[in-house]
Amino acid sequence: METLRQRKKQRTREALIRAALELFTTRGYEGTTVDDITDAVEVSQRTFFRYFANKEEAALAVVEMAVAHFTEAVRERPPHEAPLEALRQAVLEGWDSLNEVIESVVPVELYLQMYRVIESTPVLLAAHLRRSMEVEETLARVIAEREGLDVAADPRPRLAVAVFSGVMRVTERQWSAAADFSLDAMRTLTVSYLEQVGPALTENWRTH
Amino acid sequence: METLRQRKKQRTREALIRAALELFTTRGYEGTTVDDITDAVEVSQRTFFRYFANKEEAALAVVEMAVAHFTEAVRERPPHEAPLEALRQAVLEGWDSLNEVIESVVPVELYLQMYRVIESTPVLLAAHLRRSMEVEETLARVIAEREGLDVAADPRPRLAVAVFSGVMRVTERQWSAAADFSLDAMRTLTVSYLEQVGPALTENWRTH
DNA sequence: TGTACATCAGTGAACGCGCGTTCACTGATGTAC
DNA sequence: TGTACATCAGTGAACGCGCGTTCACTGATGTAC
Repeated sequence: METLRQRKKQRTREALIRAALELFTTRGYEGTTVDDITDAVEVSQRTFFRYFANKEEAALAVVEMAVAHFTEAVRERPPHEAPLEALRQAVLEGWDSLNEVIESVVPVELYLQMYRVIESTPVLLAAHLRRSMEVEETLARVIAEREGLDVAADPRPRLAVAVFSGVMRVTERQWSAAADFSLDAMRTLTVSYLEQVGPALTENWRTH
Repeated sequence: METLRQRKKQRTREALIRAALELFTTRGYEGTTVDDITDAVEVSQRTFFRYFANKEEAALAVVEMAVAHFTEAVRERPPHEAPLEALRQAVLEGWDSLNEVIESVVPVELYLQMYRVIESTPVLLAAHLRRSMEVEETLARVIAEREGLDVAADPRPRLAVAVFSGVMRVTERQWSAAADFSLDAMRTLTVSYLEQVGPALTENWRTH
């Protein structure tokens, strides 16, 4: 963000995101039109579509920030860690530092609320899941590179990431339905579920 | 399908599905309007929306048949099997008998083509993934019941199903991009990936 | 420091489009007696 | 077997709606000299 022009651009974008989230979380996603958002920010509808390819993209923009934060954390894990350990550490570390990343754009409370809107709006949940799949592909390539493997030849990076992501998705879903809906609660739940998944796969549940 | 009225209804529905798939696989999903489909079947647009809540639903109808087939297979696994073994057997058995289930409505070739359309059409892939999440919830409850557990109290059924589904999703994706795009190829890939996921999670990849 | 030009964010208005809904209606099929 | 009525799949036409696009344009900011 060097020049004045770029700073203004960034500010317009963030104003649009904030207005969008405020409207989506109060009136619902379907109950908010793009015009409602641009009216709130006092820009033309045309301007909205310069920043977001579509309405969904604005709704998921803040989640996208969290995604970028996590993938960056994975890239920065020391190379000696095993794949699953690197993913686990990156996620836990990610939760710890997510607050300030989000707060630089919107109040974290709004981010949390938006998560529930996404989970409860079919078209947004669908878009979120599709995006998660792209993220899995990215992570598989990062993991493959760490291990010196080729994703086209060896399915293990994709499989490991898919398993890990499956657990995280269950975690997200339980969290968004839970009474304690905070980043701390999410961290706790993550640790708990990642601990339980190993036994869940290998042990006999009935004798346990 | 007892009465004449019901049989006619079923026939209209299947004619709509067939026409939809033929158009979607040749002109693409976005390139086909609901009117194109109803024109092909020679019914009114109104009739289409009596059978499908929206355009997506018609596109995914045939995948939904496969989903029902699999969940039914899971329900029928002998109760002594461990959860993951039951899921594995159900899926493999499902692939074996899927051909005739599909052929009763559309040529299996059309079903396979439609799979690729879904994977390559963002809005359909998104809807498919969201539906897969609902299926996971259903399977988690089936598994929990087999094991005498409560999904609200014990996360293991959801975790096990999420892990299994994660592997299946990678399988589906690789399959739909592969040269050999047949039900047999899918079965082979399923066996291979399910075999590899255990080692992928527990072993050190670099010394292996 | 000033001028001339280039870049590019934002404007405003209009519009195409197809999805999905609404209405009052017809006529075939099902059922009760 | 026939009649009278109920049910319900399908009709046809009209339309609301908001997303996303298109156009030629303005004016602020950036840059080169």
